[in-house]
Amino acid sequence: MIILNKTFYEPGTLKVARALIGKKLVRQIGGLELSGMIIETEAYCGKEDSACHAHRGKTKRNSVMFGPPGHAYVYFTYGMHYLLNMVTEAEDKPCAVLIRAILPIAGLEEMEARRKRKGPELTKGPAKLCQALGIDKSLNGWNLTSGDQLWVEDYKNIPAKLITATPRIGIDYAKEQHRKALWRFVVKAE
DNA sequence: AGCACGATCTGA
DNA sequence: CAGATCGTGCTA
Repeated sequence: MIILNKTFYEPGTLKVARALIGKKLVRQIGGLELSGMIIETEAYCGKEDSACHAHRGKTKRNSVMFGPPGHAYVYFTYGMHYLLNMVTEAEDKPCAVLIRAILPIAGLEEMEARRKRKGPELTKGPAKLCQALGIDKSLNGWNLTSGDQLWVEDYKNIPAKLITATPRIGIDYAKEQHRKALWRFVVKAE
């Protein structure tokens, strides 16, 4: 069993965000299998976290975060971008991990075609990777443990030494304690 | 019903 | 550094 199951997504969001680094994100689309190693994540930790979408309670848009762990929370922002999150922790605990970047493993050409662009920056950035993998609103609420369309597999064990924790990106509106929190995880340059 | 703005990216 | 571009949620 290499596909990560529900149990993987149940622990604390910070722990899961860290654990997702080095895992393999797989997307089936148009008969192809696109994949990449996750190299950057951010944790959004429930109602208490003023940077989290669920901070002001449950709404139609963020309802997936209130559901069971192991599902995809995909939402639309800036009038043009989709962002991919993995729901974590127990039901009714609205937490999720934002997937910010992957290192392409398979399907590079298809990703380039979808992005209409080339180069190593292809899938660095939460909106870019959604474009490259053809991820949109239709995958909001998707079960990540079914082994269909979209899932995450075990891949590499990244030593803790190689993982840096930094403040999260694009959340200037949040309270200082949450702005400063080191809840973004990145792999140091290979 | 109207409005301000966003977990972003690009090109100048 | 501004522009693209629109769904969402807050205010009235």
